[in-house]
Amino acid sequence: MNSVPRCRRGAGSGSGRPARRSSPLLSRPMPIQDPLQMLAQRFRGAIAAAYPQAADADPLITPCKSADMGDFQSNAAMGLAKRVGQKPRDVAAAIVRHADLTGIAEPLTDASIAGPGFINVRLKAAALRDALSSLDSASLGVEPASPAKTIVVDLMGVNLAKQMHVGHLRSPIIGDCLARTFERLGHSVIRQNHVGDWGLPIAMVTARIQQLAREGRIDLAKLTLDDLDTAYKAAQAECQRDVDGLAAAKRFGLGPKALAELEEQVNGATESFNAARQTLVKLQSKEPQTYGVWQRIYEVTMKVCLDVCRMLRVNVTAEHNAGESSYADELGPMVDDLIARGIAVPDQGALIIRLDDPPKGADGKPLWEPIKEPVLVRKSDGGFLYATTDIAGIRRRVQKFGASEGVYAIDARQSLQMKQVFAASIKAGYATHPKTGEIALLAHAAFGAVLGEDGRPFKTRSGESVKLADLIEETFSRAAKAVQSRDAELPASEARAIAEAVGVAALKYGDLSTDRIKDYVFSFDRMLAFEGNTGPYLLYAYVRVRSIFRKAAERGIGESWRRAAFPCEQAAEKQLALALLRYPAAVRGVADSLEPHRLCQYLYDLAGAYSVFFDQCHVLNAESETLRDSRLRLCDLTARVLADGLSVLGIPTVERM
RNA sequence: GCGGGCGUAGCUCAAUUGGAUAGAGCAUCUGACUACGGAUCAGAAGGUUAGGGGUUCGAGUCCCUUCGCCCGCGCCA
Repeated sequence: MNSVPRCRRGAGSGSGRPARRSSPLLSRPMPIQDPLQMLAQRFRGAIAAAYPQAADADPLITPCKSADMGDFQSNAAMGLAKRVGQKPRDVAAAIVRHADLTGIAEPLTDASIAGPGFINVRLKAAALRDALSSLDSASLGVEPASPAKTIVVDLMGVNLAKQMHVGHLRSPIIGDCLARTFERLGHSVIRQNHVGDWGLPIAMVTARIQQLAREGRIDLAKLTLDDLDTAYKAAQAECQRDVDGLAAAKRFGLGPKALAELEEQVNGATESFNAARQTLVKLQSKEPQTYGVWQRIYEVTMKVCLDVCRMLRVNVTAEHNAGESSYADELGPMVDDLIARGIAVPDQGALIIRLDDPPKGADGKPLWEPIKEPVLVRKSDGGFLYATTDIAGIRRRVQKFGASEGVYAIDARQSLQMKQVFAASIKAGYATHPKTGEIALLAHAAFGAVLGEDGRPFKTRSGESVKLADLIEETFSRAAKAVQSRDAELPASEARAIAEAVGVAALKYGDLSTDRIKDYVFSFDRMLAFEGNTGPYLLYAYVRVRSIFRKAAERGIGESWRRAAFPCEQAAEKQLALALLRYPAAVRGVADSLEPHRLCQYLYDLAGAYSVFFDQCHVLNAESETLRDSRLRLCDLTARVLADGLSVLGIPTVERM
């Protein structure tokens, strides 16, 4: 991360956690077998009966933190106390008197009330069994959202002619995970790779490559991304020299000699600058020779980009490309529209959109938080800016694609820019859905920087930034060594696939498992550790479950377990069951918060609950075949939830490792 | 200068959005197995949640303030 990437989707850090979204459309009532929902219903009834004036109060049912307190608890009494003017414990007692938990939980008593007014609930085993049975379906309790929405996810964000590095890791990992989450919930997802492939800098590279090719110093057929990266930097340096020179000349009175040198520099730079301008004009008119070179540059860059996506098992392909160039012809007309409607106004020769006075919506609230800084959509020289393309992006995504939601997996440093673009699009009406008339929900899923173990931006020891493909390959080879060192007897034919799965798990889980807004420390050793909260550990947990079924097959145990009743007698069985039941809410939680680490935490908890179960409850050597079968069914459900959850994270599973 | 983000155990991170005794993993120490993958499980130790003030039944979480680190702030992309 030597420089701020041209394309704003690059690496970085900064600010801006989007407002938590209360999105009723994404939330859908659980099947009625979910104990949490059932308890909420019963407690709601109890509250309504005890306090009719507060019948709308939320029962606030949550799983208990500790098993010895109970299975679930209601935290409603404390909040209600103030509202009805009674002591919290008295309110709790009244709720307890009115609550009928028949068929779900043990009857409540005064002993169910704890502390200031927590009401603890213990489920009946039969209710738990029923709940597990209803979870044990193809959907694993994650029912399709209704209505399904069209959600655009902006992810990846590469720049033409620039080498991919560690800073490009987070957007595809986070964005793809969010996309998968939405897909899992039945929404229609459109991924967009907003490639930075247009504008003067790209024209400069194109001009330079053309020049080098003409001089025979470069073979277009053998062009590499490294060639392009070098050319880009050289071209940028020339441009910078020009800008710096002119600025300096204006600021200082220089001696004749210095001024002469400067002029020479500036003239040289201006020469290449003008060449770039001419190249841009040719590009815009798709002059064949120039455009061909540009296409070649595009191919070379995208090849690397899509290779990286394949290696990472990120679902981004060529069809998701929506580069800046694809908006080039839309910007002029769009800006004309903004002018005609008075959205954009002239200011000091440029064209801006003011964002400091948002109109109020139907609910009386401002359509966006006022932003002091206006956004520039056209420079005084007539050129368009980044924000202009981004606004066009929202227009296309909402107006053409019909998106009712747009999620941007982009560096947190772009926070202000994102807010401005969102606000400007809303102001222009581009974010208003053409059919429903509702304003699309626009969210910036901002993420922090990738740091090295020294706490500074991730680099090699020599200070170079690491090529992303090399970084991934190193992860794979380290994963291969780690797997080998456990001397498991693995077929050689599977070794590579296993190493890649473990590597992908390590990389993605390392990124996704912490709050994305924070910077995170990149460490091969930590992410590839097989102990603790890591991707490989979760894969291992899955492998260990699957291993039981291989062993069962060896012993000639059939599939009678598929019809067995779930076990909920032993503490470890019960805790595993309760953990499994939390799965659908965990997936929805990611969609609502745009925070993948919630699912990671859930899966780690689940794996932990399974480990305890595995330790305390023997499956294949259980006391009876009935118990064995019921435990096998519990194992099967665990494996499927683990695999499903990992797939939502974008992590493939393996059968052995 | 203005704005935003972050600050939690020695280290890396959580905390169901205001709920019970702030939880995990690593590292350290102590236990458990002739069984399903020990890549495991149980336990100990480790905290003035950067400091201070406030709001209330209750604050890591909300408000004010100080400090530290990072980031951003119209003609760059």
